[in-house]
Amino acid sequence: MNGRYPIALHILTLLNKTKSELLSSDYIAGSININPALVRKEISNLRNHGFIASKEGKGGGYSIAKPGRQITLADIYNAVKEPHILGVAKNTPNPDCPIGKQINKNIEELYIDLDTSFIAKLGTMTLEDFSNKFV
Amino acid sequence: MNGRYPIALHILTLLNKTKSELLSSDYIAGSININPALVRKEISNLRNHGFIASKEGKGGGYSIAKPGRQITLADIYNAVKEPHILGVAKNTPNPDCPIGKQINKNIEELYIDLDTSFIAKLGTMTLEDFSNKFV
DNA sequence: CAATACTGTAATAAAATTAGTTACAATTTA
DNA sequence: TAAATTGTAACTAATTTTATTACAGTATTG
Repeated sequence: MNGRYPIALHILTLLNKTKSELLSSDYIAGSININPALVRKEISNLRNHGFIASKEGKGGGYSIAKPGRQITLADIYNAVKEPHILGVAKNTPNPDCPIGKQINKNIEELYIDLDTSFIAKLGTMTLEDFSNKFV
Repeated sequence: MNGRYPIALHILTLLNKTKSELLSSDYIAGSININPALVRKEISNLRNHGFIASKEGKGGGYSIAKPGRQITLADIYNAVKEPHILGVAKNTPNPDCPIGKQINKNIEELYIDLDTSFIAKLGTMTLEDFSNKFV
């Protein structure tokens, strides 16, 4: 997995903690210490999922679109997640081997099972819970 | 996550299904459809974890080192796992920002919690269970 | 004992992915 | 109209992953 989840969590925590004003991509980038364009790119995705509201133009910026209690860490995971929880091999297994022939289907099933249980766990925690860890 | 987990699972399933003879890295590589040297490299790791026995020299190869029932999918995960279940951002958050200052500690805590529950789930399934999915 | 067929491991190269940068049109405010 | 900001795309750089090559070491077999 790449670094998108922690970045998304950082952005959302900042916005959830800042209800009275808009934050610019520059400000957010300064807190995370990455490029503002990357922040805007990830926010673009999070906005499409309804977590963030944005305002263009001078004095514009970002704010949280709904209460942190209504955003679970599972929602965020679903918004940034990679296709497979335990990684994908890029090979094409040998169809003439009895194991090779069936492995992809069986791995697929396993992953669905794992992902379901992982999401159930993440679903018990909200952005508000996470935000409250900050003093 | 990279493709090591599915590769490891493929290797171990092959060996668990093949108790009477040794399999060579060439044969295993043929089933997975990757380079034999990569197979040997991953096996080197799995051997260090006690899952695989190897025999050098002509007629050598690999075999499972203990019954599939005694190897859980969590054991395999621990053998190949990446440091962080939800990915790591490579940035260094701004220490002058109250959120940036604390985010790494809080993400760390979250990950430990998630990893623990993920491993508990994986621990309920064994290599034997997985192997039995193959007809 | 020499030829063969393997493992074990390292070094290197190629490919793929991820992150960073730059640029600029569009939008809003003042 | 000037300034500040988002939205987005194109491109570049860095990193990570996978593949390849090579070869020393070790058993086996005729």
